Amino acid sequence: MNKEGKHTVAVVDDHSLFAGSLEKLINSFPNFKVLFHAKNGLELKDLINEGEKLPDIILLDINMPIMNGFETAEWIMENHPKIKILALSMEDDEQTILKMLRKGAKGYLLKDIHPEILNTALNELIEKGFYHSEKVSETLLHSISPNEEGIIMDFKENELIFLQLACSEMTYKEIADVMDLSPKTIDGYRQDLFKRLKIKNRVGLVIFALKKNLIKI
Amino acid sequence: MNKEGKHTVAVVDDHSLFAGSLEKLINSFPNFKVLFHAKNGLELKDLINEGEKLPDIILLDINMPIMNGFETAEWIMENHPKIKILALSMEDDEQTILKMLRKGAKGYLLKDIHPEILNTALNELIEKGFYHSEKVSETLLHSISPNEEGIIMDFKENELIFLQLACSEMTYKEIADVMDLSPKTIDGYRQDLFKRLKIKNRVGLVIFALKKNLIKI
DNA sequence: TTATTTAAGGGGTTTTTCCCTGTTTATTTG
DNA sequence: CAAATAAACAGGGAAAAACCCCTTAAATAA
Repeated sequence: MNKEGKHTVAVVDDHSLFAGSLEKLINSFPNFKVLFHAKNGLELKDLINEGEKLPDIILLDINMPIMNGFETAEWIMENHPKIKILALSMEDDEQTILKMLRKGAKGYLLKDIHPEILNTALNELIEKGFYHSEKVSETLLHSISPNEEGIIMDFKENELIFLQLACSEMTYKEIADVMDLSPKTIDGYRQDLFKRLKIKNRVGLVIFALKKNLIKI
Repeated sequence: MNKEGKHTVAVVDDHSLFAGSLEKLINSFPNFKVLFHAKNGLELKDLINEGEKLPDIILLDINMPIMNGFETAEWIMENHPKIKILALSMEDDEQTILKMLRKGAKGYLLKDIHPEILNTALNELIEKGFYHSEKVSETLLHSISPNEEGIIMDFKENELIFLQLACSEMTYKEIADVMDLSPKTIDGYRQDLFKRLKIKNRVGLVIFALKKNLIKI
């Protein structure tokens, strides 16, 4: 909250044109004002470390060069956990949304923003502490809750990476190398996934991943 | 050629309604006349064995119960190789077309028949001995000739069955059982395919099969 | 402090993958 | 027609990879 009684928002987004109009839009809301703007996570870090006032909310784009939304969210939550992160992204797939929320984002918006939706999101973020659009809530419910076969589709970070690499022609040894983990750990992921997904071998894994859109061919 | 100077056609098709209008259509062509109609390969066999006059052309549907188009074509070629088979099918995938032509079909038509196309096909069958629509020719050329990576996509019967089974969660031992072949033979298919398709393991096989529409998920 | 999670190791069986050889059956071709 | 050639099928043997169960250490969360 600034001296005018408005809640402050920092915008972290690479697309300067888009970010510019976004700033004007936010400033037009009665309860909000843009505090500052950063082109990526690194710039945000610098600005905050240089003593900028802390915003109440950070509008955070996921797809940025240098320091992306995931890393940035991680840093924010570690250093300034009171700031509420509203994630912005063009991706609407379950895993991206899940990952962002796991990193600590309190809300998730797809990038084709309608002014009223952004206003609602910001207000709910202040009032309730979180905002979820119907679409995102639905996606989350669908993805985390067990499906028809009782399979829980909530993958952890490394699990998902393993799963996707296992859908390539790499051996488990090679996967262990690129993930910088022991082959034994990789084997643990494998066993756990095979049990949970009720599959018999790697072919089953590929088929599962395709059905659930976890990989594309 | 019958007494009226018309070429004779036998229709082998399960869909009696469709076959009925097909007969009328063929009889309306100046050069052709339907000799008889059979609902499946077995009926055709019986009719021919009972001494029916042999048709010049057999219009053969692939998807039939009892004795399908492939088996029927095989029998026709073994017993009456002079008869020209024109295959009819809703399937337009490369492997089905290839298989039918390998069985001896002289032409291949997709089932949404335009009267002029059928007339052309029958006439070319008599004149040239074969008929290939542009679409089928193209498909064939594309499938048999080496593609960008020099991979020859012309699979033999058993090879294709193996390939498709290998895209399931079955072990090679299980595949050998259902195909009633030695595990060593199956291993031979595997080695040959891996080399030809330039893949490293079963995951590669699944990905290849999906890209080339040899399996569906 | 007690669970839970994450990473990793021990040790074993089965499956896959590879290469090379041999037999039988078609298919060419001299 | 017989001889050469190609193909489909099958075996031996072996190394690598995949698969499976069970335990443990460290870090985290409850």
